Amino acid sequence: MGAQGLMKMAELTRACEVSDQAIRLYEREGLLKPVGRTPKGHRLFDQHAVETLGFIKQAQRCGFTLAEIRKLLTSNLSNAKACEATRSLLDQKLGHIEHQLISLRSMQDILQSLRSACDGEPGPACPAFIRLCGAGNQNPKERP
Amino acid sequence: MGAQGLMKMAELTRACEVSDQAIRLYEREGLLKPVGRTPKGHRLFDQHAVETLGFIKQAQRCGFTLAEIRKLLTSNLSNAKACEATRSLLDQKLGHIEHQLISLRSMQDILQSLRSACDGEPGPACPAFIRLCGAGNQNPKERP
DNA sequence: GTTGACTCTGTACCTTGATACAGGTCTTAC
DNA sequence: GTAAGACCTGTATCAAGGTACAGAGTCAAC
Repeated sequence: MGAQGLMKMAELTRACEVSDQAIRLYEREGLLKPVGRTPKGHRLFDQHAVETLGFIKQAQRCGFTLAEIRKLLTSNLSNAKACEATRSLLDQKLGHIEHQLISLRSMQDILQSLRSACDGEPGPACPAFIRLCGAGNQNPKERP
Repeated sequence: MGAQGLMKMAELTRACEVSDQAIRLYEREGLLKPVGRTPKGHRLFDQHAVETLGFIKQAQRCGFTLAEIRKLLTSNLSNAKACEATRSLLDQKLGHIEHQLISLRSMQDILQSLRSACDGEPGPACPAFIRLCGAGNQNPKERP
């Protein structure tokens, strides 16, 4: 790291295990800003960038998109309404997760019942297939 | 519907609430085939197409990709190993769903704990934000 | 016989979060 | 002073499941 605790690309990518292209992408998308540039245009980052990248990765693990993470990062800067904005995003995301959980559990139910149909004696047609077909429309006519 | 119970695009899209472009995409991808064409090249579908579209939609709801659905549809035609192929796809998909459920529940846990941090008295910084930041790296330094 | 709705093919574009590469400049070690 | 490696910008590509549109031909009703 440099005299003022500044680093260039390579050091940041090593510190955070994020590719340089990803870092430039985050910059383009407004999630991350180098503190400055060398006279020749090379980006300079400080410790803050390491933390921001850690934040981005954790938020991604939590299901936030880059656009949402940008909102979190920038709303936090404005500080006054930061809590309110973050709370609202959290609630929204929690609702979304709840929704996904319900839908996944319903898929699981259906597929498990199909799977147990597989364990019957093999016939001319796949029973799981027929059931999946039947679940999709009310009028399952002949199907090989 | 025509004399032989055949229909053209518009009727099929109305019957299944699927866009004509999507139907043509399914055809290109090998999921659906019109029974024939008019002399001028307009596609003709029968009731089978309605059922197939129902199947596709249901399978999509269950998390299958178009490629997987094509496998299901075509493996069923070959009939002999249909059960085996379907069983294997089901197991694979069930494993994937299990994985997603675990990951979603972990997200939910994290976000719920962040959310309850939001309910404390408002301070200069958003506590949820700080926690999310702290969760991402071991060294959460000063952050406004 | 014309209008308007429908259909065809083909191509381009969208989202998201990246990755890859080309072609050029900069830095650093020897 | 040169070679290797780091860095720059800009553009293209990928998955997946579509949507949008152009430009041309067809069908049906009046």
